Amino acid sequence: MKTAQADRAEQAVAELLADEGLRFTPARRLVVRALADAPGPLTTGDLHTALRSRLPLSSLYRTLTVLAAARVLAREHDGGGVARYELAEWLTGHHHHLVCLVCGEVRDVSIDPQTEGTIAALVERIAGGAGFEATGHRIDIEGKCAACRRR
Amino acid sequence: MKTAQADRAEQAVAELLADEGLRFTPARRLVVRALADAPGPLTTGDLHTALRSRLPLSSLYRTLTVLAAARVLAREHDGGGVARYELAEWLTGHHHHLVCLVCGEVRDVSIDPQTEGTIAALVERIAGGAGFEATGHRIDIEGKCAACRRR
DNA sequence: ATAGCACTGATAATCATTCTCATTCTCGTT
DNA sequence: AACGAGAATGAGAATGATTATCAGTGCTAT
Repeated sequence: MKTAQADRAEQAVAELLADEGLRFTPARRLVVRALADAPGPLTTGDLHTALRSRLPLSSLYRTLTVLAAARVLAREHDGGGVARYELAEWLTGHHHHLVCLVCGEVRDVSIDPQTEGTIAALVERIAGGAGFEATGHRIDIEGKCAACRRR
Repeated sequence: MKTAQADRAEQAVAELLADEGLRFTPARRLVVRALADAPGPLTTGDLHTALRSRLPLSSLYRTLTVLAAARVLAREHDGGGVARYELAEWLTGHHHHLVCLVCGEVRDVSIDPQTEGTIAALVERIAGGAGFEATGHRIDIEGKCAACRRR
């Protein structure tokens, strides 16, 4: 994420937290920045490494839980069942994931607005047919990433 | 799943297992049948209940692991991070999921072949643009299920 | 019938994650 | 500038889902 953009995002995060009586502490800022710089959702272990153990695991876990509850972060689970976190879509924009079945890496991809419109329409149609009220969708493309293909 | 179809499916499962030197035992048959009758992927707990505790948890877990390794079952993880199992797509056909964010239920949905073709094409395009070799995709439609909407 | 290997089920062990709690920090108020 | 309330931190214990271990059982093929 570029810095001007990142500053605005952090400002927005600070305000959102303040509204809930929470503070945007150094630890939380560290986590938000690490995730803003990541190419895809990170596990708690990834973050612990990325932050060079600057926050103890117990604090990191709590920070992630708090930020996810405040909707600053989104949490999902990878193929092994371990949690991965990324900035919520209101901060990053809507996107999907390329999931490498060999190395386990998950990378963000955006889709052009027109295609995304097509998808949204068919999601509505499918959901409606089942009496389901759709509020969002998630697409994971599974396969082999560029790095693993070379090997 | 209808019975004639189910019989053929079980036959295919038995052969696949035999090829790997494994047996299609009563416990495994029980699990495959329970999943064939389910409207969507089940957690280990769901299965334990559905089978009225007829297999002890340790056996159930091992059975699921073995069947997934043999590609009879597919394993995924729900929003809470707990594992869910369903019959592999070569047995059920390709499909996607409606995920209720209120009650957590996951239900299968199929998409008409034409729409699925459209999706496959755009998945290829997106993946190709990132040097990624796509072998499959998964779409989760998130929202509120019919039952939860009524409440 | 017998040996060899797969299977079962009870139990122990593991791993990610959450909880508890004493301490420290921040910020608004005197 | 000191104070007090609530929020945040970090160490360690506790939990819950899942996996590994192992002794005993049962198929199956020669």
